Amino acid sequence: MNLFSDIRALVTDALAQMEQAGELPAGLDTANVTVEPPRDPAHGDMATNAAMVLAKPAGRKPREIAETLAARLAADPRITAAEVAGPGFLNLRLAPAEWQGVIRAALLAGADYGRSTMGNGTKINVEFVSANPTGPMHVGHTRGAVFGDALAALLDFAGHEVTREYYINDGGAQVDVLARSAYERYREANGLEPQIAEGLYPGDYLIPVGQALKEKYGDSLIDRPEEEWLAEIRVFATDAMMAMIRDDLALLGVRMDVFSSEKALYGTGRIEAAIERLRAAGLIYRGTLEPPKGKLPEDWEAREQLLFKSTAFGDDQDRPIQKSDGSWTYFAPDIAYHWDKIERGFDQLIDVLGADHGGYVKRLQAVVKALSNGRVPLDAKLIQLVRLFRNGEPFKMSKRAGTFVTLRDVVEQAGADVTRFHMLTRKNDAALDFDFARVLEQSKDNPVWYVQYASARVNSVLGKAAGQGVETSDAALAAADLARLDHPAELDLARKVAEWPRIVEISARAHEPHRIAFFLYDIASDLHSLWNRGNDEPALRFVQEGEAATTAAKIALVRAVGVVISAGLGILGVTPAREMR
RNA sequence: GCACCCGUAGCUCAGCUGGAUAGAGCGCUGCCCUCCGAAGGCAGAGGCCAGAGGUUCGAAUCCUCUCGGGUGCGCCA
Repeated sequence: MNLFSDIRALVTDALAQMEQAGELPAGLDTANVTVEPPRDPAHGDMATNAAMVLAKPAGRKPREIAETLAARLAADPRITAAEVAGPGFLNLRLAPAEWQGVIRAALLAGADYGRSTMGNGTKINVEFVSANPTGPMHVGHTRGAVFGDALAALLDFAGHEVTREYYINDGGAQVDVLARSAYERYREANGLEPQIAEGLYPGDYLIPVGQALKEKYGDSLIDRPEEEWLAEIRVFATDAMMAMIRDDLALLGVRMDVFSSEKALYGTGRIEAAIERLRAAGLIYRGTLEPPKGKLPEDWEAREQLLFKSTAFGDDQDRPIQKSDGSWTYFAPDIAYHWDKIERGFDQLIDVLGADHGGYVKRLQAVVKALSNGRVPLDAKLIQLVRLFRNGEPFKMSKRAGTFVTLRDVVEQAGADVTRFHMLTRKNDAALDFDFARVLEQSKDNPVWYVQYASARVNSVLGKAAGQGVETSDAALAAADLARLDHPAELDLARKVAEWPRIVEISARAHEPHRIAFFLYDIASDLHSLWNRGNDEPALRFVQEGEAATTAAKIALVRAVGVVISAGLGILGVTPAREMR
């Protein structure tokens, strides 16, 4: 149930009646009519802009329309007041029974409260992480992983059919580097001195791979030319790296539906076919690019290449799909990969990328548009970097020295729940500070803790009520006499519960899971506030000694808040706390 | 040079497909606090929403330009 859409339907029905009664011209478009909570609660429970939106097409003054609409709405028993205000807003007050009904609905729906059918089952593919299989995941990947996973869960909750997908970049030169690095570790496992040349991966994580290679090959590959071992070790090492990455993802609680391999596209004709398709659309040609503007690289020389005409879609220059030696650029298999996603029938594609890939977005969107004839939108979500701190001191990382912070480091120190929540307390395109000390701090300025505290408090209050003989199952609470919830402060909290389904839809539409985290902080804060008011006003305490029926009603409200917090944390992939330790 | 992202309170940041008097936390000021089981609670001050134009009944939000910060810009992925 979504009270806001219910009331919006009431408004549009009333508008339709006005059309029939000749009070409005027929055929007005009500798509832009909104029913929202007003910023200032003094204005009422909900406000609609209907009169202002329709004033121009109807050729009437907004306040006139609002007056007529107000009269019609006021006749509905759910509406206790309808007042015209400002330039033509219509402020509505709802009967307390409506808010009480929301509490009941939340309790009965449980974990599904707020689930929406907005997505209408349309298929969305969320591609995220897609880290090169050349080493363990680091902090930067972690944020992308959390974001993608939460976004996927959010879209699912909003009624989409979601596929979580990882694109393995196992086709380029960097996996050769990986293979050579692993080979040195293999030599090391055979008692030789590894020669980790400049450009190879020095990390310790390849030592076990070297040992595993020794177990498999003994010393048979020692001192053999690269052609004899490169291909085999490449497969062996990338498999090992992917196993490690899967472990890392599991540690974070991230699950993928599909792993797609870049390498698997080679030799299948898929790349050639995709490019052929673009060529048929007149988007492929041989040509020479202009040299980069501004500072000219010393070694620049004009070369003819196979190019994709991404300028036709607003990119600043056309993009090469073949290197000068005739082999594919990274872009070519990515074209085939996105075509594959289109052919698998997705209605929408989302790519979660590092912010340093911003310059890559337009050409991807161009390709998807061209290959789907404009049917499939591609939204690229750019993830800004994570700045690490410990007690306010910046954390020095050096990839060369091998001291970069891995996903495993972060999760082992902060925990998966804290990591996930904190990573979602910023918009994806804003840089995020992650302070190992502060994310574990137990105080109000740590949102993770504050929300978990609210969740634990709900649990403890329920336990207390149960100790007084109140039946606290959701079904029993839903059957409580909720009319006893009549204090304005309690109804305010019920309003917050009513907003949850709206927040889900807004967040899903915007592809912005951080909004869920902010809302959770908000509703947690409201719950704590109400609790604290109980200190001064005993009538507001959740547990009323010897008043089982009143307690049940109050507990129902508390539990409904708990339902929302659980549902929200569920989307973020965070386990709700049952108690604070 | 060009493209994309960002610019909101002293600091870190929210701000709904454009809505009414722009919000939160920290910090600051004042008051309260041994409280149903909780590491605090309540209130207050603090804003030219970077700047200038434009669209609109209405702009922090959309468009253009300027300034400032970040990222990227053929044969890396």
